[in-house]
Amino acid sequence: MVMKKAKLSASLEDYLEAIYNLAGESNITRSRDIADQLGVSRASVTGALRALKEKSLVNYQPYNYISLTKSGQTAAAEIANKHRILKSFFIDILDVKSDIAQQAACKAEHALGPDIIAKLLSFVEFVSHNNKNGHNLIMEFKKFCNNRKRIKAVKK
Amino acid sequence: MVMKKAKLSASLEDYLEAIYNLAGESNITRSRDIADQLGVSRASVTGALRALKEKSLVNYQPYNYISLTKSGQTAAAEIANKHRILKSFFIDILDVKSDIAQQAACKAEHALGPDIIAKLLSFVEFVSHNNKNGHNLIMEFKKFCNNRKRIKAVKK
DNA sequence: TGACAAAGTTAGCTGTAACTAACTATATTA
DNA sequence: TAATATAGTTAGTTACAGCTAACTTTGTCA
Repeated sequence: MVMKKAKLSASLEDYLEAIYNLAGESNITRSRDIADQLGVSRASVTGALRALKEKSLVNYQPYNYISLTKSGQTAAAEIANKHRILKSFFIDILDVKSDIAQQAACKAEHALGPDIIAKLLSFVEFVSHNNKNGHNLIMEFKKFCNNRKRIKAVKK
Repeated sequence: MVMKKAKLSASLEDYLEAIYNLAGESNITRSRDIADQLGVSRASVTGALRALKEKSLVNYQPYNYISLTKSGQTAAAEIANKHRILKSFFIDILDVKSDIAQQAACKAEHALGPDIIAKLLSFVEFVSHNNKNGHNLIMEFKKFCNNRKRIKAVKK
């Protein structure tokens, strides 16, 4: 029986992603580390873990190490993937500063559905493909931006 | 004295944007219409109006027409602008279906700050500028996407 | 103009997600 | 191994944002 992918709140997605990133190879992490990573209290983490266990996304027993279930891993990987694609678009194409891109990706990953993320990935790949063929869109866009800045400065 | 732009919740931004869109020229609208537009109960609108009045963003007196204050208009216009730019990017460049783009823009407009929005606007303009100069990136991207689809289909 | 419908408000409830303070369990180490 | 520090949980509070049900105000029209 295939479980219907119950949609998570932005908050629970954040917890899932944090666990995914912290757990790494070992697939285990601790409540404290999650709290530090997300900047919330340990009590809030306990609450989130209960909610995620309820949805069979984490293996959680009080006072034990925390790990993702199979479906938890799948869901977390999907979110992390969204994050990666968005960040790449912001940094590599839009040329946004790393920390701003990181922050924006964190928020936008909860807002954009699979269709748009897929298209965005294609677009990032399209630009990189063009670049390999000697057509550097990124460079052109930077020039375009600089020109606009210059024009704006003159107008003042 | 210049008011510090207090940051609004996503929900209050939605109300502000709805009022902005509904009010139009006359700059007045009704509670009922806001409720319909956002798909919430009339009671929820009353609550939101109180919160927005508190922040001096709407002129609101119980049982009267609703209008935006000067700073309410400024804030709403900014949100509507974000929405417009995002939607344009999704539809005109990524070639996403209109309703999905609309939905995504609604959510993402609360997640992305001014830096990224400004860059995104530049990028949309860059692509349209290129297009005028006979270099149709959008067409190329579509082809690129179709090729990938073909390749995927073959792989199956 | 008085009855009725529509619009708007109020009160009270629900769920989510955070917090602090106080408690319990586990781990470390003197 | 007993004391203590760290980690984790529980209980109770707050804020937000929605809801329904019941009430009040406003507008319409017979």
